Amino acid sequence: MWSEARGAGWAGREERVAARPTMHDVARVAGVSVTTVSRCINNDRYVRDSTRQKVDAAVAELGFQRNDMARALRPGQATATIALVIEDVANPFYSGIARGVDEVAQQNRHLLVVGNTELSFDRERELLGELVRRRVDGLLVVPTAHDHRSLHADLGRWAPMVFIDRAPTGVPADAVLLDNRGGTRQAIEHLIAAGHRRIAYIGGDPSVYTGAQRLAGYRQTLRKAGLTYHDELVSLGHHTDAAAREAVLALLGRRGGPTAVFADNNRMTIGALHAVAESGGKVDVAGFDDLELADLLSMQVALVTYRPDDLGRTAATLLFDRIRGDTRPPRRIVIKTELVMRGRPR
Amino acid sequence: MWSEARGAGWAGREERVAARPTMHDVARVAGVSVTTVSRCINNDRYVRDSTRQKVDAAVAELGFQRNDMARALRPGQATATIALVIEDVANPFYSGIARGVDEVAQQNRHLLVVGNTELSFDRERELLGELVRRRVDGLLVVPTAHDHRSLHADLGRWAPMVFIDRAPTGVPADAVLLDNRGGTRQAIEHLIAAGHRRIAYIGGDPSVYTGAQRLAGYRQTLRKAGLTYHDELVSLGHHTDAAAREAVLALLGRRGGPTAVFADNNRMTIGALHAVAESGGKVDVAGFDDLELADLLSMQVALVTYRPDDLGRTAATLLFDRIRGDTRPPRRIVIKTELVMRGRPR
DNA sequence: CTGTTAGCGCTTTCAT
DNA sequence: ATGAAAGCGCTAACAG
Repeated sequence: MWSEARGAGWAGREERVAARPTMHDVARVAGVSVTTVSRCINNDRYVRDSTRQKVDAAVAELGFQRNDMARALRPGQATATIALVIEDVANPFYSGIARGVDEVAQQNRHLLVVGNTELSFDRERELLGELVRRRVDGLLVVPTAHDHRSLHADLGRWAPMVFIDRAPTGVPADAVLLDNRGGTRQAIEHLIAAGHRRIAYIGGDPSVYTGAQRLAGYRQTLRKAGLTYHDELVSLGHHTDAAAREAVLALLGRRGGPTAVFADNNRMTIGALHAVAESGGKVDVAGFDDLELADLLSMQVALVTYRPDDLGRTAATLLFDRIRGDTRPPRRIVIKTELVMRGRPR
Repeated sequence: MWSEARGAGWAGREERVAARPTMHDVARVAGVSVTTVSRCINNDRYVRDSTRQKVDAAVAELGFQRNDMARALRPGQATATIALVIEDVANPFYSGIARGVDEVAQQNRHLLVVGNTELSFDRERELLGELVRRRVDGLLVVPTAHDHRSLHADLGRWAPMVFIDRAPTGVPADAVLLDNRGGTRQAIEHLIAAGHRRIAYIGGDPSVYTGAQRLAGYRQTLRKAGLTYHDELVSLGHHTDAAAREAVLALLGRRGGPTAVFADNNRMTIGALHAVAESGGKVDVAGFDDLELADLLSMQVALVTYRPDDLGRTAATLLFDRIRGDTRPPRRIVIKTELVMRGRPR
C-alpha cells in the first residue's frame, strides 16, 4: 500500500512511486519500521550497518526528503528559522544588515526569512504575526515609527525579539543601535570647522528614532558652537532621493540659503549630491551612511560611516543568545561611527 | 488541565496561562471544542455569533497564535513560503532581485526565505535541501557554476524551481535571463564607435553562464568590427572590485595596454573605475549592470542597464504560475538591457 | 539493535 | 451549529 501521490504526477503519468514519499514509504521499501528509518536519517547510533544500508538505498531510490515541518511539530523542536523585518532590502543599508544576519544565521544553522515593510506599521504587524504563526525561533526587527509596546507584549512571548537601528519606546528588548548623535555631531562639527555657518539639514521622517536622534545631534552641535538654529534650513519628511533633491534645490534657490547641507541618511545624501551638482554652487555636503562609489565622486562629501553588516551580525548574535535561553536583562549595544572624506575636492 | 508551559515562563514565574497556548487551551477557556475554535480562526461559516464571541475573547485573553506548521502538515496545505537562493544579498544586483521577488511574494501572500550561497555549489546544494525539507512551495535560484541536472532531478519534484540570471545546463526549468550578448555588444560597439581598438575585458568567473555569454558577446562584436581578439587584453576570474582594480592597473601598466576597458559586472566596473581614476590616463570604461551614483562620477562610463527587480518580479511570477499548477513546457524569458552614459565627460 | 505506540497542533469528515 | 475522532509525517519513550 503506497501513499497516494499528492498533486498530479508529472504530465498526469501515474507513478508507481509516491510523488512525495514519506518515512512510511521508505520503511516499506527498506522492510523496516519508521523508527529505524528515523534513526538512520538522524544518524542515531544503534542501527546495524546492513540495516542502515537498506534504508539508505530506499531513501535514494525514492528520493525521500524528511519533512521538517512535521519534525518541528514535536515539543521542544525548533524550526531553525529566524526572521528579519526591514523596510526595503533594495536599500544597501538594509541589505548590508541582511548580509550580516545571514552570516550568523548560517553559523547557527538557521534559515533566514526576510520581510519588507515599506515603512508601514500595519504591514509590520501583519508580517510579525505571520512569522510568529510559522513559529520562527527569533525575530530581528527594524521597527517602524509607532508604539511597539502592545505588539511586543503580544508577540514577544512567542519568539525573542531584537531591535535593530531603532529603539522601540517602552519595550524591554535588546537593541543594536548606531551612535546617531555622535555621528551627526562629528559631521556638523566638520562643516563648522570648514567655516560654514548656515548648514541645512535634510531628513526623512523625524518621528523615526534615527531621524529624531540625528536632528537632535544637529541642533545640539549648532548650539554648542554658538550658532543659531534656523527653521528654514531644515527640511524633513522626505522618503526618496528625488524628494531630497527637490528640497535641497529649493533651499539653495532661496536668498540666505545654506552654504552646506547635512543629509540624514543615504537616500537623502544622494538627493543632496544631485541637487548640489546641478546647482553648480560651492556647497559642501555631509551625510549619514556610507555610499558605494562615493570616493569616485566629482565632488567631496563627508560621510558618517560604519558597517551595516556589523549591525546585522551583532543583532543576530544577541538573538541567538536569547534563543539559547539567555534571560539576562535587555541590552543595548551602540555601534560607533566614523567620519570619512569621500570624493575629490574641487 | 492546562497545557504545560513549554520553556520556562519569564523569570521563572509560574504562570496560570500556558506560555504558548494551543487551540485546546482556547477551546477550554471558551468552553467549546477545538473544532469550533478552528472554525472561528479560519472564518468558517456555521458558527453562532455568541460562540464566535466567546472564542474571540479566549483567543485575546490567551494571546493565542495559530501554529501554521501544524496546519501545513495536513495534506494539500501549502507552507505559503517561497525561497530565493542567491550569491550575496549585499550586492545590489541580488538585493534588487530580492526586492522584486518579495513584491510578488507579498501579492501572493507568501513569505520569502533568502539564502546566500557565496558562490559555493556545496552550500547551494545544502541550502536547497534544507528548503525542500521545510517544504517551501517554490524555489527561485541563481545557480552557481555547476551541473544542476541531478540536483534538479532530486529536488525539482518537491518544489517547482525557476532559475534567475543563469540558465542551468540541461535542466528543463523556467529561467529568466538578461540579454547578455546583446547588452555586451552594445557596450563594445559604443567603445569601438568612440575610436577604441584595444578594448580590455575584465571579468569574473568565465564558467558562470553570464560570464561566458558576455565574453562571447565581446569576442563576437570585436570580430564583426574586424578587430582582432587579444588574449592579453582579457583578464578573468576576479571576484571582488579590489581584484578587478589590480587587474586593470596591471593591464594599464603594460606597453600596448588597452585604451578602453569593458567590465563584466558591477563589481568589476567599480574596480575598473578605481583603477582608471588612479592611473589618470584617458581610458574609457564601460560595464555591465547599473551603478548607483554613477551619474555623479567624475569620469564618464557607459553602463549596460536594466532593472534587477524586474528579474525578480518576472521569475516570481513564473514561479507562482507553477505553484498554481501550470504544467506548460518550461519558458525562458529574456530581459532587455539598455546602454546608458553615466558620469561627466572630462 | 529494532518495533510498537503515543502524541505534537491542527483540519476535516462524519455524526449529532 | 457543534463535537468526536482520525490522521498529516515525524520523534521519542518504552518494550522486546
